[in-house]
Amino acid sequence: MNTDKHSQGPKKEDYLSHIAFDSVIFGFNGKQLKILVLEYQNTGLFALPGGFVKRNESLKDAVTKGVMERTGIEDLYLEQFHTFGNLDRFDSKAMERILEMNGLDIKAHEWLLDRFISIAYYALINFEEVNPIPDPLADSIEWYSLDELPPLMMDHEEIVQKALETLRENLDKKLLGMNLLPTKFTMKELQNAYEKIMGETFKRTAFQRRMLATKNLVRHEKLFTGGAHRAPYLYSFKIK
Amino acid sequence: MNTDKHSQGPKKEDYLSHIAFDSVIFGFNGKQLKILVLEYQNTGLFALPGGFVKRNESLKDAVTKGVMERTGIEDLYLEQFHTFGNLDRFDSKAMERILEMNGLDIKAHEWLLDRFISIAYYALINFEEVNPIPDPLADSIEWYSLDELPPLMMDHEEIVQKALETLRENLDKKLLGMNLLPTKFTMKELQNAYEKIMGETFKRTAFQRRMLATKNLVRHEKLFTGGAHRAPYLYSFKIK
DNA sequence: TCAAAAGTGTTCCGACTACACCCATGC
DNA sequence: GCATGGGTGTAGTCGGAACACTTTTGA
Repeated sequence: MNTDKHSQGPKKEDYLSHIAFDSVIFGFNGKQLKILVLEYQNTGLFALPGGFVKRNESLKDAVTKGVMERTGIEDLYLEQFHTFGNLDRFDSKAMERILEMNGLDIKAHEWLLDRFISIAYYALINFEEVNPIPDPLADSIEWYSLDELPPLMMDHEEIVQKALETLRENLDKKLLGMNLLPTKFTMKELQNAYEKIMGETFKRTAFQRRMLATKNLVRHEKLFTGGAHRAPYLYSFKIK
Repeated sequence: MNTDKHSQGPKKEDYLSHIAFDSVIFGFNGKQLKILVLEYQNTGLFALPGGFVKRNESLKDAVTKGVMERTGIEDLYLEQFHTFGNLDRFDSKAMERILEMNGLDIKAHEWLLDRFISIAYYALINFEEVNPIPDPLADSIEWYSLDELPPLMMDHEEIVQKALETLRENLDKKLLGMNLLPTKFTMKELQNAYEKIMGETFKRTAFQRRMLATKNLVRHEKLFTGGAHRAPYLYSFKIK
């Protein structure tokens, strides 16, 4: 949640009431697909990084700023994928607990206990460039593998699921790999990323051909890994 | 906009502030793809059918109810496709005008002049089953062909555009034709609908084979049209 | 019997797969 | 040289497109 100071939570009058956003921030460390999850101090509550929309800022700006503050990354791939508006998607008890544990006055932040509709975005970032920055509210933020997620509060697990579905549908269409990998990468690294995202394995040769057939890759110099084998080429995505 | 009585607009305390929905309701009359557009009385303002979300109802229920009230159709295909949250997407002057022309007190409905974030849905309905029902605010509601739309207020043209894009992407994937056509239809009718939606023409034989290859069609008796040619089969979609 | 439109058989081409083989590299 | 893993040639398979042909209908 956005806050200005440690002892002072977001002010009702600065924000659009009932509207929140949540972000599923994907990173790939070369082996596993991970997302950023934050833990509210002393509550055992895990949640997706989220925030609210200021009255004088666009939805997209609000989310961009929110994700930027957690990752330090300026130009990130950000895509809206769904808006969650069920009746059961707020938990005032949990929110009260979070406020309490951060020494915030519940009366002054009562608007946070009300119902929220949340617009969800996913972001793809280069794992290596990031040093996750915890919230001013002093909660921690950590990378979690998708198959080792802690139990998330409210409907956040459903949000992650839907983010993953959308990411899979868009993977080919939108050249998404480019945002998860370093600018230059080997075919094997690309295949790894694809396999982890899709949750299936591909044949090496078929994958290579499929990727090259898209005409979206540029081949660069060879990479001498020190391995006892032929050196692989490095590739990068063509900027279209 | 949802209202309870003619002389009494929506009450602030019943609804979630800053949150609206808009619906792009597609229908196919056998020749053209059309959408429902309403005109606010004496204002020359055209808009998509929309509404607000009650505090104690889910987003989806709110939209379902809203579309149902305009079309009378209970089981409709409804899909959320995007949430619009730009800063420039409200026009208090226009809203004032609408309130005024409907004899509503502006002070009492001031909350409607504020900024709204709108969750947009599209619906697919069988043209024949519908008798569009105008708003209690006494605006008219009409079918318009997509290529003959009047200028729409605010960002509603952008919303229509995005709805159409999403519909095109989902057309094959989700068997959408079934919601726009009568339960039984000829291959030619199906092809017509596809062509109008996609904005391109298909070869007759290729289209027929492609459709039959999906295994989603059931063939029924022949239809004797009275035309001087072989009678076409009727088809319906398999319910999966 | 003829024109119009629906349905189908056949051929062709291109994309993708599998599998094999060849190449480069460090030990 | 040899094990390891990357790159590519080739043959087979599948699906879709094109086109022509056949079938059915009313005039």
